[in-house]
Amino acid sequence: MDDPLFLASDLRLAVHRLARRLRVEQPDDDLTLTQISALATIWRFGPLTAGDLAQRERVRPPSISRVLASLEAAGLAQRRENPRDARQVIVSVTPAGDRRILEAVRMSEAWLAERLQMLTADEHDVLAKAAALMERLASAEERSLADRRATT
Amino acid sequence: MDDPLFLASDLRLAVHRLARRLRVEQPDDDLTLTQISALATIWRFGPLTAGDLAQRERVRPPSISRVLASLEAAGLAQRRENPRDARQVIVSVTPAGDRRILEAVRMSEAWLAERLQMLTADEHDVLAKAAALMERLASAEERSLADRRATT
DNA sequence: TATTGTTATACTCTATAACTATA
DNA sequence: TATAGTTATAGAGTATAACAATA
Repeated sequence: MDDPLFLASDLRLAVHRLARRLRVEQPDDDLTLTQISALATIWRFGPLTAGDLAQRERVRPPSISRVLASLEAAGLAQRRENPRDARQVIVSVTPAGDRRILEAVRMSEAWLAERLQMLTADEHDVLAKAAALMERLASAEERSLADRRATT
Repeated sequence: MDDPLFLASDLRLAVHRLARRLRVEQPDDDLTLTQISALATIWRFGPLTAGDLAQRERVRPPSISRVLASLEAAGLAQRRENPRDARQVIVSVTPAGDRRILEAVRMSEAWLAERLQMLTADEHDVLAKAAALMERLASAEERSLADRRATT
């Protein structure tokens, strides 16, 4: 039952399928999950450099550039040059982004929130704990990465 | 803490990020998560029609056609015409697919299985329960779908 | 030279629309 | 006409490679 091999298999498929479903259930007029994820990270940890954001989101710099361009076009985030190192870009949430983020997140969560109401309080508790564990798994460092970029 | 709105937000981001990470950590020489998901469903529920497979995987028919074409090219699944209704395609796992599926799944799960070893037995238990709940959420029916196709 | 970020390009996964074959 | 599946096409999200600017 808690054989790590079967668990890995079950968890992997469940995550894949729920992620696929969540993408489909996005409201058309709102931000995509990728944009919300980045915006939430800027909101929580910003201002931060584009590179730091890419690391926190665990995507490559070009991917972050794309997302940032869309968030900037939507007026929700802004990029400024770092006066102390002109190579860097400092990313922050705009006042409009700050005003809208909670609502945007709530709206985009509507489908899932409704389905969660079908579950019991105990099941909510399991999912809350699991969400924290999945974040840890998603962020887990590994040898190969540590080798590639020595983050001290 | 178990406010469904915050839970939805946390769960959604966690699933999105772990799914992204899992995709990156796929071994190059193996099947993709999408292929494995489909193959596992054929293995478990097949033989079944292409349409049934699409419904179980919760994707549209063209998406299944693509995945089936790749699985067939890899010799792991096969499509046969249904003698009783020549419009339908019956999908099944080939002997080669049957021989290889468990190993393919295990290989592709290697990264996650290794990271799960960092967790406690209690945490494994939480994830196992959460995986079942996430499958339920991913498969949850809704009004609009029920309207579109009256599945009795 | 090394680092930071962007642009150019390509690939995967998914969808909708249009089409073919069959019922 | 309606249904099952495929092909054509498009869009999102991500990557690697090449580039420009700065340290």
